[in-house]
Amino acid sequence: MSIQDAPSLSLHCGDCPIRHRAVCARCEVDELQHLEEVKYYRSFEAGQTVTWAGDKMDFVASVVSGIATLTQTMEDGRTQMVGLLLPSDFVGRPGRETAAYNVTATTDLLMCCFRKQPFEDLMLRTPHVAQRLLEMTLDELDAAREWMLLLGRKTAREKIASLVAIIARRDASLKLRSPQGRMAFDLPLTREAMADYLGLTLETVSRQISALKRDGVIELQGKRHVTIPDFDRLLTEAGDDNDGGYLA
Amino acid sequence: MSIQDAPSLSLHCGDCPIRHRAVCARCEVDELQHLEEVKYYRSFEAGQTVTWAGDKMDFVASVVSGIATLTQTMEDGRTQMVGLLLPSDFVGRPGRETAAYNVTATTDLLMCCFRKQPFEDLMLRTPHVAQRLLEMTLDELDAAREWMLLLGRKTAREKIASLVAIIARRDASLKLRSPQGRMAFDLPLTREAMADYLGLTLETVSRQISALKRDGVIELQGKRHVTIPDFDRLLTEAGDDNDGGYLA
DNA sequence: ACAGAACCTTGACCCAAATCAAAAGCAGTC
DNA sequence: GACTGCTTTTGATTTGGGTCAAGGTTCTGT
Repeated sequence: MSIQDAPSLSLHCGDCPIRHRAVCARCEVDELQHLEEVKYYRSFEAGQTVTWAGDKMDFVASVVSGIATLTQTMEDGRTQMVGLLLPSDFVGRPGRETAAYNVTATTDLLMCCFRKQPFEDLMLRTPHVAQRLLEMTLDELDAAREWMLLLGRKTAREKIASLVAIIARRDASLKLRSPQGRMAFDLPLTREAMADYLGLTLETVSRQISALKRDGVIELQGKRHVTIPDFDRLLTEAGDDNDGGYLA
Repeated sequence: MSIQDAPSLSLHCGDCPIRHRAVCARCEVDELQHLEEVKYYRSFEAGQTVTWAGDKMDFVASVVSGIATLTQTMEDGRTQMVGLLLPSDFVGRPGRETAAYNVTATTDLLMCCFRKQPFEDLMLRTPHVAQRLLEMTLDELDAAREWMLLLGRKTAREKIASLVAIIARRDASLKLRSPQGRMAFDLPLTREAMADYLGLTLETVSRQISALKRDGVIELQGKRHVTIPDFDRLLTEAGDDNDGGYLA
C-alpha cells in the first residue's frame, strides 16, 4: 500500500508525528497552516474520560497515539461501544454544542485538538477541508453499517473473528502494509471492552477466543498478543467477503 | 414544531412536493437552481430494486414519496437492514462509483435524482450544499450508532417498541407535528422487513407485537395500522431516554 | 517477596429468541 | 366462490449465549 493509498486523515499537519505528516501529502498544506494557531495537544491516561455524553464540547480532535472508545449507555447500565478511535481517527462534530457519546481513553492517549469555532470558520473558508471531512464521515457511516450487520446477524464466533480482523487491518494500515498472510499485534482492548463492542458478555468473548485458539485460527502469546497464521482463514471465520475494506 | 425546526432536506427545490419546498426555507434557493437542469424523477413499484450492492451508481437521490430500505447481506443469505429511507431522506455517496448496499422499494416509490457528476460539481462550487450534506451525514451516523445500541443491547420487546417509536416520530415529523400523546399511522414494513431491521426473526417480531398489543402499549387495526395511546409509555418500553431526538 | 486488585478463564445452569411446524387471514384473479 | 400465493399468528421444541459462581493469572505498589 503506497502512502497515496493509505487511509488519510488530512487534518494533521505541522509537528504531528511522521505518519500523519506523510498522509498530509494528499492535502493542501497551506490551507491547514491556518489551524496551527488554534491547535493544541491533550494527553490522557489509560482509563480517563475524554468527554461524557451531554457535556459541553468545544473542540474537535484527532487521535495522535493511543486508543479511545466511543460508548453509549442505557439508564440501567447496559453499554454499547459505537466506535473505536485509533491513531488518525477524528472525533467531534462541527455544528454541535455537546458530546453525544462517552469518549474514554483505553490506553494512554494523545489527541490533537482544535477549538471548534476556528475550525468551523476554516471549514467555511476552505471547501477542501469540508470535503475531506464529508469523505471521512461517510467512511465512518459505512463502518457503522458494517457493524450493524455484525451486531444483528453474526454469531459470537464470527463477531470475535471480525473484531480481530478489523484490529489486524488497522494495525497493518498504521504500518503502511496490507493485511494478509501471517500477522502479529496486540489487542488494545480488555475482554469487557470487546464484549461492549460486540454486544456480548465478557464470558462469551473469553470462551470464543479460547475456541478460536483451540481451532488454530489465532495464536495467543499471553492474554493480549495475537498472531494470525492465515488472514484469509480469519476472514472466512468472520463471515466476511474476503475483499471487505471497511476500517473501523 | 415550526417549519424552521423541521428536519430539513434542503436539496429539494423547484417543483418538488410542498413539504420539501417548505423546508427549503432554510437554504439559499438560488444556489439550488443550478441543479434544476440535471434533476429528474424515477419511480419504482413496491418490491422493485433501486440498486444492488456493487452496481455502478451514477446518481444521488432523495425520496419524494414512498419508502425504501437499505440492506446488507452475507453470502449465506442472512440480511440486515442498515437504513430506512422515508420521504426527504437522501441516498448515494458523492465520490463513490458503486452502490454499497441494496436499495429496495417497499412501497411505490418516487425519487428525485441528480446525476452524480453535476451534483459533485455543484458541491465544489457551493460550500453551503456541502455543509448541508455533511450535517445530514452526521445525523445519519448518529442514527446508525443509536441503532448499534439497539442491535447490541436491547431485548426483542425493546427493539419492537423502539422501531414503532421511530416510525411514529418520522410520521409526526412529516406532518410537521411533534410526537406525543395519542398517535396513529401505518407500519410501512412487513414483519420480515422489521425482523431484518431489528436483527430478529419474523416470528419473534410477530410475537412481540402481539405482546405489546396485549399489554396495551399499542393498538392494532388490521395488521398494519397502529394507534399509540401514550407515546411516553412507548418510549419507556423502548428503553429510551424520553428526550431522544434521533430520527431514522 | 507479598498483598491486593484487576483481568481472564472455565464450569454449571438457565432463558430469550431461534427454529421447526402448522394453520389462519387476506388479496387477487379466474 | 374457491383457488393461489402471499403475510401473519401461534405452538412446540431446541439452542446459543447469558447468568451465576469459583478459580487462576498478571500487574502494581509496598
